[in-house]
Amino acid sequence: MISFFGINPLIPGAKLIKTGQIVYPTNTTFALNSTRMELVPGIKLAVQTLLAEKYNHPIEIHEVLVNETKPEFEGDYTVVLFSFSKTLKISPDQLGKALGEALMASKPSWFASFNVIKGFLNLVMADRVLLDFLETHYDQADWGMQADRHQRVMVEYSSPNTNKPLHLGHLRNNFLGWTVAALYKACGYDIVKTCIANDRGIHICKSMVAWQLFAGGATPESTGIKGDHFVGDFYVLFGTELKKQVEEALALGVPKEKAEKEAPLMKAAQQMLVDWEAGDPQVLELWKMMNGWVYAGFDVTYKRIGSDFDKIYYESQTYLLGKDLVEMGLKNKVFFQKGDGSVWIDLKDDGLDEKIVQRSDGTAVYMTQDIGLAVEKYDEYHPQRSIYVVADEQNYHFKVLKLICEKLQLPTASGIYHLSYGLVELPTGRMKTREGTVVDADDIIDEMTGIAAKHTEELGKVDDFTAEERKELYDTIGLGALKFFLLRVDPKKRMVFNPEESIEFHGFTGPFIQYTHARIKSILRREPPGSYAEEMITGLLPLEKELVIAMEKYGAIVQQSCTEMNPSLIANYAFSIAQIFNSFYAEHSVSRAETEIKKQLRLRICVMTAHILKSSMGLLGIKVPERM
RNA sequence: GGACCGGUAGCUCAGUUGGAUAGAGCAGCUGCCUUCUAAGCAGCAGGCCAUUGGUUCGAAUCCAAUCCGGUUCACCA
Repeated sequence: MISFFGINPLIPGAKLIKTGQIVYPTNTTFALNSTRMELVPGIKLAVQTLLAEKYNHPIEIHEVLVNETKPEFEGDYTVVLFSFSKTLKISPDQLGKALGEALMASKPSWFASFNVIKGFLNLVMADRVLLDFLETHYDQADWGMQADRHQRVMVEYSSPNTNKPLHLGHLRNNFLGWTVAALYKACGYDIVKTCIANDRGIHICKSMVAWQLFAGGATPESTGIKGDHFVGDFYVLFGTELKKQVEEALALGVPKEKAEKEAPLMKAAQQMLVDWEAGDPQVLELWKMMNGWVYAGFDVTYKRIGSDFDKIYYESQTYLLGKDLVEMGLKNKVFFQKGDGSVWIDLKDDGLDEKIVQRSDGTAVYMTQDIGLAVEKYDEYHPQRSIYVVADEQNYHFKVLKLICEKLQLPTASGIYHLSYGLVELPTGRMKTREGTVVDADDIIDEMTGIAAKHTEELGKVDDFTAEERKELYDTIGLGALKFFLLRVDPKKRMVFNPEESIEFHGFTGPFIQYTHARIKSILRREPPGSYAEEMITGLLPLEKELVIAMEKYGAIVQQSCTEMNPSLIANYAFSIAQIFNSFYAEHSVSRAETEIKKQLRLRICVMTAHILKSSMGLLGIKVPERM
């Protein structure tokens, strides 16, 4: 994935070419006076400039490959020389030596030394540039965030059905959508978070019919069951009762298909859908009442997990959209009509098939509604990009949706982006409502906070906390574990959740990072950084240096994570920062540092690490506690 | 059958615009709390990167074929 629009304001003068690669003005002289220049782009620019000036060999900046130096070699960053030495017909050794010397000469405050091994130029960063960076940014809580771009991005996520409660798969969707929005915000975009409530249709009618027939007037209030679960129970009941009816019919020798189609319950649900569409007041009243129960239940869960929306669309209000677009498409010959009156689009030239956009009875299909909604979103908010966080089962649907919008030449078309993610599966395979293998969202949250509570109490580190403080901490840790678990994996990959093993609280987890933050805060509570003479610092120890270099990359990671819409990059980054910090913590004392100057340096490192952990976890919707 | 996605340690995952001897966490094994929080740290062990061929200085990464798993191709949503 590449950056699809806009400029990266971190890099002055950068512009965008078609491929989305960042291009630097080639006539810029090599000047790295500002500590704001990021290290890796700075090195690339330096190499590019030197190749052009010394070897008359102009290249694109992205042709310079800069890696982190492997731990077994001396150095921090490594320039790979093979491609240049080949075209320049100079041995890698010779070129590396010449480049290394030129880099040192052009910016002595950046590079302390270099070595060339095989085709690799290993650069040892100078302490000076890192110390300058640290001193400038250590107390900047929003470091890594970007300035406003005045461009708008819409993110649609969550999009629940109002006939059953949320499950683990919905949580992945919610966390992903919320985080992607947060990433765009961090990169300077205006964000509109939306959700479409699938609040009508045959599935909704099923739970309504079941309630009517079997509830005997029971309500969430009368039973004490959370509204979404209450309605969901009747949806399940519909299924079991329907199965009974079908089996009875089968026993009487009715063919299977007919038995399913003509079961009284199914008939009743279909009739209810017809009545709903006709606006039958009694049906509408029942529908409103039951949806109200579900929304009340959802509100509790959404609030707990921190999902929020700027605009909620309801399918009951959008399902008729798109009909005028069908007419337009017919007029423009984008669509064609078949003999029975149904309207289609031919996508064979695009490697796809024919797709229906309007039924023969004149009603809109899902696709048409979605086109209509896309137009409505665009008219209301004019987003440059409109992201749909929807599972990868619907890849084909969104491919077709975008294609049709393009063919209709709708202004919304170019912005449509399907953020496709893999399903959460159990070791036994997909979660199935009918087989009762669904991991309920509320249950798993309770389980996680419960484990957090148990663990915390065993450790006894917060015995002086009030009941409220404890509850908040358990929520922070439990939800942190859950969110991190779901976000640390590349969104597009399927993931496996094993209920037997539950979710870890050690190692590559949310609580590990939260714990690291609490540790740092414990140091800083005793003693915040004071003033000191920066120039008195003479050297960074290996772990100090490693940590500062890692922290310097934060802004680039945020940008990349946003560009690729991949929160797992942030999760991995936060973990690596916490990992390095914990090694540093075990190796070096802050409060009893060798000298006062060292202590001040380390306190600054602590402050900055805490900021970055809080900020990066914040992008994932995860809080970090002061104590745990 | 067509299209798309995936296959990396026992398990869960990083690493894929081609770069040095493929990395974490969990599980297993050794050590480390009289010193800023042991939800931690240090270490050991664990791999024909699905298979085969190709491209080249160099392939987990790119290409082709094959095998395995998944999704999708409805007048369902």
